[in-house]
Amino acid sequence: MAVQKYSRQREAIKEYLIGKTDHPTADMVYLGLLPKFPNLSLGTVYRNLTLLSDKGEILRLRLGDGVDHFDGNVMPHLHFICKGCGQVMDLEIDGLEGLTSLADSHFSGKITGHVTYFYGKCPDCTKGEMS
Amino acid sequence: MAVQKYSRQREAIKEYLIGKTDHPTADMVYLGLLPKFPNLSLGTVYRNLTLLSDKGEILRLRLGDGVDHFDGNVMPHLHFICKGCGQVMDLEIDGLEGLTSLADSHFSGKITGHVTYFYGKCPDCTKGEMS
DNA sequence: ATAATAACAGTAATCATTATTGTTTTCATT
DNA sequence: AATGAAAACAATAATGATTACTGTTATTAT
Repeated sequence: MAVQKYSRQREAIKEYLIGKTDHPTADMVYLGLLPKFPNLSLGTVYRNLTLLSDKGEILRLRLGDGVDHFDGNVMPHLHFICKGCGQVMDLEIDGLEGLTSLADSHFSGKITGHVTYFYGKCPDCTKGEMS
Repeated sequence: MAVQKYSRQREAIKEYLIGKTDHPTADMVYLGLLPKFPNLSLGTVYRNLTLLSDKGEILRLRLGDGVDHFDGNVMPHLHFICKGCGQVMDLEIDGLEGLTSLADSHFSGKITGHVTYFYGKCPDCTKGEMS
């Protein structure tokens, strides 16, 4: 209900995420902005990441490594996590747009969305491997 | 490398999970086994859940609520999480068996698997709702 | 039966995240 | 431009799930 006021820290956090495609954690955002905001607080980063994701301006990703990651790209897209180097990539796959409605039609409740993460080895990590 | 010895606590944890379909948390497993093992330790539950999931005898689920859930059913299946009551259900949907290979064929690396959670309202929670 | 070691119970430590406190910015109104 | 209310800040304490440590007990091979 409270009126949201401007803050250049919040703006910088959002810009930082939009400018990156590697889905940083809260700590990485904090460290990345420290040069510009030498007395930035980690609490501020967490609070604004939560505010922004609640408003739908960024995405909070739970990738299963126990740490939250954040994504400045809010367009629906799939994520790929490399088991080799641990990096997170975006994935474009045709034919998966209807996944939610497909699942919904097979379910007696109501399905409104889904979260999917693909696992495997990224192009770099597949090179020079035998197993 | 160490030889694994028998423990009736570990056996009971596995049996407990196999007998339930509601994907309990570590704490729920602990509380559920306390009557049978009055001096069971939460640390023991965590250690054995990790051992069992590392061996592939159970599944560890990160559903995004900040707490790990565990599943005694290791057959590939999909999960549904109700936004109303928070319960986790299993889902059977035809036509999604090939999701991994479909994704793999559109990717220049190697995709070996995926994790998908569907969100929505369960049959019970869809009753008596207007929004 | 003995010895070696894995597993245990109990508890302390860790680590990501959230809440609290006092100060500083924003911003609408004079 | 000054004033004042509320939001945002920095700093730090608290929380809660998970992991690590310590001394004891149970399992298994000899």
